[in-house]
Amino acid sequence: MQLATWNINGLRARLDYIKLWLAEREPDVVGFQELKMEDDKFPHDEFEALGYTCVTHGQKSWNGVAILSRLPIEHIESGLPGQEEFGARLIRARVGEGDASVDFTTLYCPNGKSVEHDDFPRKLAWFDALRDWAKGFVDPAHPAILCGDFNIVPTALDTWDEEAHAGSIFHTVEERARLAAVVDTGLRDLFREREPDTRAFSWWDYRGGAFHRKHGLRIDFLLGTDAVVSRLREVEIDRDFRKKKDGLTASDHAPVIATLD
DNA sequence: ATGTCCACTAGGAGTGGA
Repeated sequence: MQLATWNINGLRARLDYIKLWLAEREPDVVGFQELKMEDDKFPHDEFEALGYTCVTHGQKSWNGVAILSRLPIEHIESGLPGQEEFGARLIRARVGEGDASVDFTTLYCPNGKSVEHDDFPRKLAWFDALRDWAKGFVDPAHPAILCGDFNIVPTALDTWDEEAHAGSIFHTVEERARLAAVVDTGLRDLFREREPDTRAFSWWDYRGGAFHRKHGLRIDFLLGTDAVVSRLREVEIDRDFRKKKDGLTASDHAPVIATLD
């Protein structure tokens, strides 16, 4: 069972590129972030033709999340309770069947823009709400995944330049404490379970040749309960799909893929 | 630390967001 998360940076602009990736990687379940599209515009036909059923929580212009699955999927809920006015950022579904099913949530966490911006305290409050929501159902004994673009760099190992960025957006102690509180509800960072010491990134700015200069951040995670970790075979950041393919532009984020037994 | 890309409005570039 292969599960993935990917901030695609606009579904309209990325559809052909996404099809290349689905054909090559053949994941079973994918959480998408940043659809930038309303639900009635979502191209269900395109994904159904490839064997995927989709559930979506979108909006015009910005944000928006979806879950694609070629296993049985049952939509559970959309939207983080009490935080809906901050955009369409959460969708949750049960994927797979019986003992092999997983409670799968994908998230597009607020960016915050800068520590001086009004969005920064709102970002912190959003994470407090996420922790409270996760507490309601996360249980180490039950397979659950929270994945997505968290827009927080957890440690100095997850940024290309901690010295330059410590205290600035994505790199503050306040954000790191909020992310740790979400993890402390009973989750583990699947990439770090397999790669405890590797400096690896999942996002590179489009500007300044950041990808080729290795100026990136690891801000996209698959968080899983103990019941997921016990089935975990491998985790990969699919950085090849941060590159142009057949003249098509990539997202500024790479997919992250976990394989479970 | 900037050499980009996306969507919107509008009917061609400019703006806001990341």
